[in-house]
Formats: sequence, structure tokens, C-alpha cells
Amino acid sequence: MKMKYELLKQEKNTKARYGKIHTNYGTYETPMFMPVGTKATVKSLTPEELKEMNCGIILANTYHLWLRPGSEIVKKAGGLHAFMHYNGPILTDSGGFQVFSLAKNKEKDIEEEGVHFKSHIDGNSLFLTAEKSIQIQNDLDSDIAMSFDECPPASASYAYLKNSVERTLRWAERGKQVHNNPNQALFGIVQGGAYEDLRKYSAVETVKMDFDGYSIGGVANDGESKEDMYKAIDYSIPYLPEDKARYLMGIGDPIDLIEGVIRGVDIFDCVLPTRIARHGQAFTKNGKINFHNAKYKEDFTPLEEDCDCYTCKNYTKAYLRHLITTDEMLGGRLLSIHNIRFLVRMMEQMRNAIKEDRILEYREEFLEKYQSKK
RNA sequence: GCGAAAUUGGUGAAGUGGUUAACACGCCGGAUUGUGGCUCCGGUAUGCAUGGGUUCGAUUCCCAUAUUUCGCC
Repeated sequence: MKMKYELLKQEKNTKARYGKIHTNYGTYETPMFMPVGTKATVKSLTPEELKEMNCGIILANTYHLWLRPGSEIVKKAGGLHAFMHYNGPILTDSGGFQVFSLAKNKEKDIEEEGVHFKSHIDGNSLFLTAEKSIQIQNDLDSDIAMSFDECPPASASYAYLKNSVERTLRWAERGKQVHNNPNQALFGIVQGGAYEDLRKYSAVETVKMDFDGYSIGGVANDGESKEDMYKAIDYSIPYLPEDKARYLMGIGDPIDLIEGVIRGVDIFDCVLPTRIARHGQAFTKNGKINFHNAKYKEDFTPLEEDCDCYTCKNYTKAYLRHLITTDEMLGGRLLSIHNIRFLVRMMEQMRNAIKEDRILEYREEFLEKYQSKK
């Protein structure tokens, strides 16, 4: 079967909503956060550990797996789930984001047929099209595939964004035509920067094609302001159907997760928890902390007293700082466990808040602690 | 005991008779949002062993002292 979204509760005071996603690998509650496993691995963590943290869907990347090991290898292995030993749902990004960041000359390299770009591994000239991206994702056998979209920088002009919205619609249609995996859902992507009319047009036209779910793209890709990010969400959400999942691509930061939920987003993904972990930083309810800081040298308390993750239950800040400053790989691993669990737990808390119609209070309480750095 | 060389920040070190003493590492901070993992950006010697002297001016030249290293007895 294909993935199905079920809306169970609409929060009274905001657009926040509580629902469930039914997949071939179980049912999961939303709003939810997906950890990123670009190359068929959430860096340094095993599938069992992800399950223990109560992760649901994880994200893998079409571009990276296309280059290595190659989608035909994954297909021979029996699909992504078998290949990476993950018996939970997997969403694949279309490769759009990587491809556009690798295309040097936007005007020249992006054409109607597809995108020319250079492999980041060996510099080979490559060409990816809407059809190719979907075929690769069919072969990978992920549970949710993404349409191939153009992901322009937030700083792009109105005229550029308008063109890119139009092209993304045509690519979505082409991808839908060749999509051929009965077990795989396919999402359309809304673009249009921070312009209300473009977002509306993009959303309305994309929804007409009747996808299994809808993504809001083009955010968090060019250091755009939070205001613009929130506008992109606010201008898109009203035109998306109630009974389909909404996925905000590439977000986020704890504060952005709350803002996204309040604006009606169901699914998020972000590299932040694992990336900052590898760089020695961790989320806490009192703000982000940096283990390079000397003040943790003799701090023999847990990262967070009341966190239920493996790291917090077994290790001290002094030890974590030692691992980080000596560049030991266990450090990044332990912090990744905590950071992912932190965001997953935030989503649990927000689901409860939505059920009780108190998501705005939750935001108040969270921000008060998170922004007052100790 | 005699002779020679050396002495620059936490470390390894570059350098010059004349504005803010290079660089690297370390250290101290910060960043990071559909991941080109191990990255990027800041800060970090008011002083060049100590005391004299020469000079308009010395970390740079001279003398003494101290310490270190090497060689000889």
C-alpha cells in the first residue's frame, strides 16, 4: 500500500494538527521529525538505535545513492530497507537540492529537460532529469519519493522564482507520469520563495496533480531570514488539502520546528542534530551548548538531567567534552543520539500539547527556557 | 675549568635598527537548517632571557649575568 495520512485533531488556537501516517512499516504520529541518513545511514547510528529513540521515518538521498553505490546495486540488494537493514519507513529526497548547489552556472546548466552538474566525487559531468530522479527512487524502493524540483536560492529575483515555479510544476507532472512503484507514495513540492502569489499559484497547481502529500521547499537554502521562511510556510499551507501530509523540507532548528508546527506542518527533516553533534554541540532545553567550552572540563553531571536518552543516562559532560576535544568518534555519536532524541521528544511534547489545545503555551514555555542561556 | 652556539607566546617556530612581531598547532569563543561528515569564521606575545650601554630610535648592534646545548680537558 501507499502511505496514508490521517488527520485526527485540529488544534483550536493555531493551524497545528495531530495526525497519523500509515505506512508499510507501521503507523507513526505527526507532527514528526525525520533524522537524515543521506547515504543510507544516519551518520554513526544503527537502525536499532534509531528505533530506540522512537524515530519514525528517516530520510535518504537520491543523488548520493545514485552516485554510490548506484541505484541498481540497492535494487539488487532488495531495496533500501534490506540494503541498510532499516525496517521502518524511508523518504528519499529527489536530489534537487544537491544538484542545484552543484550546478555552477544556473542560467546555463538548468534547462527544461534537466540539470547539468559535476559529480562532487570525481568531477564527472552528470545530467539529472525529473524522470531519472523518479526512476532512481523507484529502484531505491523508498516509501515516500519526492518530485524533482528546482530549488532556487531565497535571494533569487521574482522573475527567476516565477520561472522556477513553472518549471517545477512541469517536472512534477513528468515525474508523476513515469512514477511506477505501487508501494511508494509520491509528494509534490511547493516553491515560490517568500512571495504570496507565487506560493499560492505553486500550491494550487501542484495540488491539482493530486499527489500523496505535499512539501514546502526552497527554505533553509540560502541563509534567508526567519521571516521569509515563515512567510513561505504561511503562504503555502492554506492551499494544501487537509487530508494529506505536509512536509517542510530541511527544517530545523528547535524554534523553527515549533513555528512550523503552529503553522500546520506535519513532517520535518534536518541535518542539524547530527551535524552539530559531530562539531561538538548539543541541544538542551536551556539552549544549545558547545562542548568545546572550557566550563565543562570538570562538569560531572549529565548533559540533561531529565533526558531519557542513552547518552544522558550514562555519561557526564566532562567525559563528552573530553571525547569532543580529543576528536574521538564516540563523541559525535553520543551527541547525535542525544540531539535526535531531543528533537523527537520535542515532537512528542508538541503532539501532546496539540491534543490539549495548548501549543501556544508550549511555545511560551519552551522559548522562555531555550532563549535564556544559562 | 676552557671554548662555541643558542635564548622570541602554551608549543614548534619566522623575522626586522624605525607604524599593529609571520605562520602553524594548541587554547578560548562562535557558526552550521531538503548534509560535498571529520568544516568554516573570529580571538589569542603592549612584548622577543635579565641588567646595562650605543643610537633620534633596539626584539634586532655591543658588554655583563643567567640558563640550555655541543665540543675539549
